[in-house]
Amino acid sequence: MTGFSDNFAVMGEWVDCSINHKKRSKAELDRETFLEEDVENKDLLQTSFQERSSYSGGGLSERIAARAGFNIPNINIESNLWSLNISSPGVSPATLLESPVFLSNPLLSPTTGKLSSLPSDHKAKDEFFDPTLIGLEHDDSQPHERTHDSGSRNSMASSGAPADDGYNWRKYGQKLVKGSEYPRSYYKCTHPNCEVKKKVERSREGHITEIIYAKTHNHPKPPLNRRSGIGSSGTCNDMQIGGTEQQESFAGTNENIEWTSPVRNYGSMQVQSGTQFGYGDAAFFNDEEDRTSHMSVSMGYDGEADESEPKRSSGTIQGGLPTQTQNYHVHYPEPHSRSEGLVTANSSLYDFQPSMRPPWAGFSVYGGETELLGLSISGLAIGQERFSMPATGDPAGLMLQLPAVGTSLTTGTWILEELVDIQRYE
DNA sequence: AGCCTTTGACCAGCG
DNA sequence: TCGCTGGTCAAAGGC
Repeated sequence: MTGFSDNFAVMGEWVDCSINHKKRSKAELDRETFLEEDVENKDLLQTSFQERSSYSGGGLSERIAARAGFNIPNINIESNLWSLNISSPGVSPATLLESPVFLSNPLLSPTTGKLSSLPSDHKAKDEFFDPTLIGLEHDDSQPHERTHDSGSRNSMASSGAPADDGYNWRKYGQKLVKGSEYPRSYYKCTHPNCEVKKKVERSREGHITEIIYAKTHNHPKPPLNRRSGIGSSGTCNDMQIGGTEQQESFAGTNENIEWTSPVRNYGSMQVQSGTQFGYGDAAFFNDEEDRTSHMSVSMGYDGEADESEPKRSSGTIQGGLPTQTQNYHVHYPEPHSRSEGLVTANSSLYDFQPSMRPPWAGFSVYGGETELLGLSISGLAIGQERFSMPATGDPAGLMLQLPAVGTSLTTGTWILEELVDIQRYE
């Protein structure tokens, strides 16, 4: 396996897709050049992101960080199953895209930061697209790609701004909790009568290491015109992908929220997913008691494939020759009185060598009962240059697929992985 | 002026 | 009861 710089090259390409090419700063261009050069020298790589329960707060992260040389973020969600219940009939792609699970973790799905969120300003770009934010911080032996954006990252850290999930938050406290290396910030949703709170732990560098949500929003997300539009409902903003240009739109409903969004789509992308997150009992999500239950989401990275592979046990991505594999786990310490769940999201990315192996990422779902649902997301776009297109540079025909089987569990631990398959066709 | 972060103090739960 | 800990309050200040 090559160093993580490979991954960073990949992720850098991924995440940077939202940046308007014409507006790139010199630093960005320099970085890009470096990344492209870096990619060209890569062997196939395969890394694994191990997902585990994280409620203990960073123990795993620390272990992995110590071993792999970078930090592991954990995302915990308390009583926030709406964030995972993305496959209920009628659920919209926006729900998927807006899920705090995804929004908070650009790596979790190509449909997150890099595809659905398009922060136009540099700060936002770094916040959501900086691999270090989601725990893929380089070790010192891989010094490249680490200096140009440190300022913005640090500025984010200093501001204490929470991960932008589309809602407005007000920080009302900060504490250094025992057992945690980093201070924990407390945020409340600023919407009147909304009791949602979240706790965010950040590293010294400002990387989010843990997010814990409590309760659910009782209101739609605020308008998009915020500094970062990543979480705006059903809005994918403009996407730069190059090549053929199309106009598509998202339209649908997100529960009580109607959403429609014109999407500037270059090329063609399709996302398919059938994912049943959550529990079989629909009433669960309406039950106040359940709302106060606890769920945690953690992301982990395991730099050693020998440990991670057996746990992944994913046949969905066999033959895919993924060069980068990430597992994100969602743990429900106390989802509700009936069960405890463990959700694992797995994504894999092909290397983006100029040889143009089709980039793809994988998520698959495992669990007891399974249910296959269809979810199509059109209008997503991936930046042409982000995939290091071949000389022809033809970006048309990017396809993103999320074939996934869902699980509806009532007992025991369950694991969910979602397969995102991004294929490029010509 | 309004909204935000910061930060020390306060409170409640627990062993 | 006391100390520890996590969570919240609220004043102060910044933008």
